[in-house]
Amino acid sequence: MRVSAKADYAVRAAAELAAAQSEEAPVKGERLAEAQDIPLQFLEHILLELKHHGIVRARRGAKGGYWLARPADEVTVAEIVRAVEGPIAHVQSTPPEDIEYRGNSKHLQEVWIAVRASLRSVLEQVTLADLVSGELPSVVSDLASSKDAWVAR
Amino acid sequence: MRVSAKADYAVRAAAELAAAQSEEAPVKGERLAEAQDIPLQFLEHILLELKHHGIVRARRGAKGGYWLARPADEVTVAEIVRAVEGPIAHVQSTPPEDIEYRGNSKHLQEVWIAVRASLRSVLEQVTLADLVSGELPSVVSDLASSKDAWVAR
DNA sequence: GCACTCCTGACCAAGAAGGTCAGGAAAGTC
DNA sequence: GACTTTCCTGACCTTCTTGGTCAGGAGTGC
Repeated sequence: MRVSAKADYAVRAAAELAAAQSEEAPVKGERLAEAQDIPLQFLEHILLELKHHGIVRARRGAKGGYWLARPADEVTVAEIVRAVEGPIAHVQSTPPEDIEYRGNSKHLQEVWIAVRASLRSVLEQVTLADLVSGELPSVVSDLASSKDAWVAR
Repeated sequence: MRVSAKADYAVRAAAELAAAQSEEAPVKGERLAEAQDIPLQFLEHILLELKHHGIVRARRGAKGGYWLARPADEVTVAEIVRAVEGPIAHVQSTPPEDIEYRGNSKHLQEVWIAVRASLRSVLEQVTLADLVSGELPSVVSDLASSKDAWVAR
């Protein structure tokens, strides 16, 4: 139940691309790496994955760089996380709806399904545009505005 | 963003213990392993961790076995997951409230905080008693009752 | 004393995490 | 056409995690 460095980096880089979308020129990998303090060569691999998933595009050579394949308000955080981490909330590497529970754990399936649904309700609502503007959907800001949400446990 | 085999096993074993709580006699590891189809020796390690976290108790020898340290309605799934997997929703192995984001990813922190909060809102609500009775809290059953929650994505 | 059951640490193979390195292939510039 | 720039790709590497197994020790009950 943790977020990998890769996913974190991917979202941060994508946020930079979202912010640069108005510039009308591609953003170099090096600039992204510096802006978000991400190891350049590692970032390049991540951007390549995002490209393969149709989230970003790229051009090589001088004046080359990366840009978002779609408007920033049409790209969700969920999409980016899935692109680099794979499916969300799998149990033992299989989707919760495919697992058969027996005996007294029969209803555990519904719990894992609910876990996945609640993750989706956050990650699928936040777009890159929300992220750079700071105007997060109410689902998110409500959750994050509780004092309790900020304390470790 | 996945649930490990260990966490899944731990909750399932704990559910069996919860159901056996009325029996007034300890449950042997072997019976738990068979009931939930978990490799016995692996399960023993898991139960040991749960014991160290004060969730279960155990006695050795003939007539020995495991039992819950507290009533089943006072043990949440969140507690069990934390016992075997560590803190929920850490980013790069550090809690989201400790990370400093800069530039266009400044608001990503709130997103990860919201992710953690939404996970907590599910996992901290479900007790072992809920799990064996099948009467899950409304937060959970509402999420799990949506058709959409059951489809892969 | 003996059987039973948990307790504990060591070990192990495979895979993931988090990178680095080296070179190739487009694109633009002179 | 040569050169520079920047992305593209695969190979490699170290450390940690996952998902276990093995062997023996230590309480407990009869």
